[in-house]
Amino acid sequence: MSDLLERLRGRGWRMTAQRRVVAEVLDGDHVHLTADEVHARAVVRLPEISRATVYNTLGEMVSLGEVIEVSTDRRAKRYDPNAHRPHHHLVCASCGTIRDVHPAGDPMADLPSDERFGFTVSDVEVTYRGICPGCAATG
Amino acid sequence: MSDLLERLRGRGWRMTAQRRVVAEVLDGDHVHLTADEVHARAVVRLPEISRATVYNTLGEMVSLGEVIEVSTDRRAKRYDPNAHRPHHHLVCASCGTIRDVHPAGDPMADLPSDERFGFTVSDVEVTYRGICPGCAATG
DNA sequence: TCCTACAATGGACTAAGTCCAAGTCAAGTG
DNA sequence: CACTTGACTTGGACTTAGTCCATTGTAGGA
Ligand SMILES: [Mn+2]
Ligand SMILES: [Mn+2]
Ligand SMILES: [Zn+2]
Ligand SMILES: [Zn+2]
Repeated sequence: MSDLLERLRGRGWRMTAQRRVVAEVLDGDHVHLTADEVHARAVVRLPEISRATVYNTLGEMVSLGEVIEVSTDRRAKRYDPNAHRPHHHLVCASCGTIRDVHPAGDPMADLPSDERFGFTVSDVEVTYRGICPGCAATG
Repeated sequence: MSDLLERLRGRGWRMTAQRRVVAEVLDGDHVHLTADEVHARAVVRLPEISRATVYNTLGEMVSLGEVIEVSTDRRAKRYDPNAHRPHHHLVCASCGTIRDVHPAGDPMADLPSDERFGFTVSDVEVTYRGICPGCAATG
């Protein structure tokens, strides 16, 4: 059922009720949840799960490369189970909605070597900002 | 002397010792300082300037479009007086050094309209990450 | 079934920033 | 120059998001 859970199991993770619930919440239909949103949903299934455990578990998933941390604003980090299909993000400046986007072209290739200052560049992150249709409609 | 200060004066800002010092510090040879770094440098010239005033002043400069906030990590925001030459940033994942970069091409044009989900996209922010020559040398 | 290393817990702690009521002062007016 | 006043400054309390840690619990192997 849960792809994410399967991948984690396959890596020899010790399986606990807490970890299972966090993986299931994260791999549900909502994406880009904050740690506290994950916690709130997890508590429904497992009432006494702690905030610390949610943070620990999310952190481990990130270290394993199974989940990505997204920081589009300076509020809470968001956790993205879509770690195996590279993408960028489009954010509504008004309501904070985040959509996955797949721009054409490779921004890495757009950085000429005389603009790299000797760095070994390994990653590029692109954030588009604008106003979503909902927010545009309601002024 | 200070370009930034001139621009602010030209906008009818009430000029105080605190604002002058913050503008001068920010427009000095260092770029991408945090609010606390600005405060530390400001205190040298004006010992009793408060942290609150530094935050207020930086925030106003940002509202006026004379300074840009840069958030390349989840630590403190950095303040960039280079607001009139659009650019992106290259960050060392090891030591945090930030360099201004000017990639070729327009990443905005790389986002096809069927990937815009009805958003009015107004801005794009690109962050390159890698290892700087200094960090590469020292392991 | 028992053991133990790994995991969970809750509460204290931190970093970065915001908010506020009270005091101060820049700059316009006469 | 002296006066006035709304804008600016201040220190400290508060907030948010997250980390740390000593203690307690438990998954999974022997
Ligand atoms: Mn995503
Ligand atoms: Mn810059
Ligand atoms: Zn919106
Ligand atoms: Zn470095």
